[in-house]
Amino acid sequence: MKQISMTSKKAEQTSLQRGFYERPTLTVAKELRGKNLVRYLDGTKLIGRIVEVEAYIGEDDPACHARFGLTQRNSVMYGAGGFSYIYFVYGMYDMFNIVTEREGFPAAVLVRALEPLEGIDTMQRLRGVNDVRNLTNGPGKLCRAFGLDTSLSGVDLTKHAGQAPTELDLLYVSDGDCPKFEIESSSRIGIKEGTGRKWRFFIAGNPYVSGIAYRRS
DNA sequence: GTCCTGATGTGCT
DNA sequence: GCACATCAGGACA
Repeated sequence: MKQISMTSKKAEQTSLQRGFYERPTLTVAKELRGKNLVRYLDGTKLIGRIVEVEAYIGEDDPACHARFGLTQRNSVMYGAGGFSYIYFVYGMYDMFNIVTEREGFPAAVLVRALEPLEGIDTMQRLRGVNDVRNLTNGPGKLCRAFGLDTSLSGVDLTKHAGQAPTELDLLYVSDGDCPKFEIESSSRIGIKEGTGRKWRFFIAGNPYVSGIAYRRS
C-alpha cells in the first residue's frame, strides 16, 4: 500500500543515509545543495538550506587537508562517509565539512553557506547580528550561527538514518522541499593551490550565497 | 559600493 | 616559525 504523502513527509524529516555520502565527492557536493542541515542546540531546532558547498578530494588535491597524508587533524576524512569534519582556522573560525567516499579515501564537502529556515532568532543571538542575509553566508559564520565547533568533529550524521529524528539528534542532513534551482560552479574560495578545479557549487542567484563578489562563476 | 588590514590559535611541509 | 578552506571594520569613492 502506497502512501505517497507519508513517504514524502518522512523524506523531508529524516536523515540521509550513509549510502548518500559514500559516492563520488563531486556527486555528493552537487546533490547536497537544496538539502537541509538540521541541528538541535539546547532544545532549539535550527534548520538551514545548503546553498553553497566546495569539494576537497584526496591526497592529490593540493588544497585538500589530506595533501600531506594522514595526520591527527584530518584522520576523520579517511574514515567512512557521513561523518562531520570540523576544524579551526585563522585563530577564530570553525569550518564544517561532511566526509564523503568510502573508508580509506580522504575527501569531504565544505558547507560554505546556508539559507536560514528555522530558529533564526537563536542564530541572530549566537552571531550578534540581526540581518538574516548575514547570518550564515560564509563557512565561519554558519558554524557560529549553528553552534558548531571542533567538539562536534567526527560525529556520525547518519546514526538515526531512516528514523524520525528526535531531539537527541544533534546534527544531520535531511531532504528539503527546495524549489528548483539553477546549478552554477566556480573555483574554490580562499585557497592558493588547486584553483583550476571548479569544485565550488552553489545555487544561482540565491541571496544567501557567500561573498557577493563571488556569486558569479 | 570597493579595497585593505588586523585579529587570532592550531597543526605542521 | 609560518601558513591557514575567514571575517569585520575602517578608509575612500
